[in-house]
Amino acid sequence: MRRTKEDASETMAKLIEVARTHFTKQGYAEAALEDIVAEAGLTRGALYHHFGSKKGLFRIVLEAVQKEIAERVEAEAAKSEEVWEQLYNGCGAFVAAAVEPRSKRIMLLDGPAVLGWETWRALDERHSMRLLREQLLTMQRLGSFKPASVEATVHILSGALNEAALWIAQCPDAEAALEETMSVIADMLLGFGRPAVRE
Amino acid sequence: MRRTKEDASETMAKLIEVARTHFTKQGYAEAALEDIVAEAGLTRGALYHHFGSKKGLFRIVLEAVQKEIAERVEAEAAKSEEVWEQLYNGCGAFVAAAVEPRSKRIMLLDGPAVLGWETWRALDERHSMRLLREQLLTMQRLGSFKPASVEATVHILSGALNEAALWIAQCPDAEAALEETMSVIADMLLGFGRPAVRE
DNA sequence: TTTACATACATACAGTATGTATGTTAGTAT
DNA sequence: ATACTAACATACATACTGTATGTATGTAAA
Repeated sequence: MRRTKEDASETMAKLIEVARTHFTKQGYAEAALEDIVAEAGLTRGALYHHFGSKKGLFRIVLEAVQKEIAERVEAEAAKSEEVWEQLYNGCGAFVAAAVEPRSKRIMLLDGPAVLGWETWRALDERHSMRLLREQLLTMQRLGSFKPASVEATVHILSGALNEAALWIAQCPDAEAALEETMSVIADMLLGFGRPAVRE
Repeated sequence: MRRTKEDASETMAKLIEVARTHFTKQGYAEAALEDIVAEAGLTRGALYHHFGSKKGLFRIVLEAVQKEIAERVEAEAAKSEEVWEQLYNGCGAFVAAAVEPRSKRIMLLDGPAVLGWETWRALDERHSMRLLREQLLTMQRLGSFKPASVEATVHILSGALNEAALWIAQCPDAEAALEETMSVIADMLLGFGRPAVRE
């Protein structure tokens, strides 16, 4: 019955994948571990062996989601050389990624509630929030960033983007809502010291 | 055993009150209805009679929290006559109210996750979000508000304040964090068209 | 190469929590 | 006065998490 190490990590990957779809569709509370392992062709024994608890499994799934999004944000930001444009593009990429059903519920709704805000933040810290902070610190060093507290700005911006994603996700015309959102974000950045575009 | 109508509403009030403390301390998932009714000197029969389900109870508790906060925000905003100052003061009052333990977890963490974002938003709509939107619409009519989409701004501002409250709540020096937050909000409002203060 | 051990699961069971169905008592309206 | 219904209590069904235990297989040391 026991199989090799590669088989074990395959088991974990399968469980994570199935769990992500269940958490996405039904939410954490309504997702039954029994259903998840059944769909993965396993039993709860395997799940508890690898993840320890339902929260343990959710935590790993959440990290996968965050990692995926952070990579997209970083890639998008890197397309520009100008710091304000990097920030703005990064924000856009984040919202575009976060609205997707496969990310939204797990990352923005259940994440903080299930794991607690501090745990959720600690995870986020290693992914998207880190990028944001470093960007703002760089801009502050360059002297073009106005707000006194980078830390407060990180949370304000992050919260704004999160809630915007949730709003956009349920708008009939999501595309238009995304455009409106980015337009407001642009105004917001002006308040933070972004030079006005010269026409 | 059956008592009068006033006694019934007293029963409900007691359940709501006790439930609020349990939801606050342990969170929605960990709060056991059995414990709640026991502390209220009742049984689960009473709870299910009046509220129908655990979520039904939570929903009522959440509305009580939101109503309480909205009143504080409205009162604070009304202290000024100038629209930008009203907005700024309202934001400050909201964050100050939201950080309190008795509001934070129920309103910002469990609220959206338990009821779903759309239900949560519909409730918020009747309370704080309505105030914010009306304020922005007024300002837009006066011509001093810059962003094109009031609706997007409502969510962005609301999300920013929510996340800021969660951040402040766990800062060792919460008072300083609140000040930093409000300073960043002030910069943000400049981007939205607020006239710079003349010294 | 054999033996000892650890890993990767399966199975069975216990505990606990929600929800529902039913019973009972006391106001209330006709 | 009686029928009806609201306000609960009680008992039970159901479902889900977590744990304890069993088992087989790979792996490393003797």
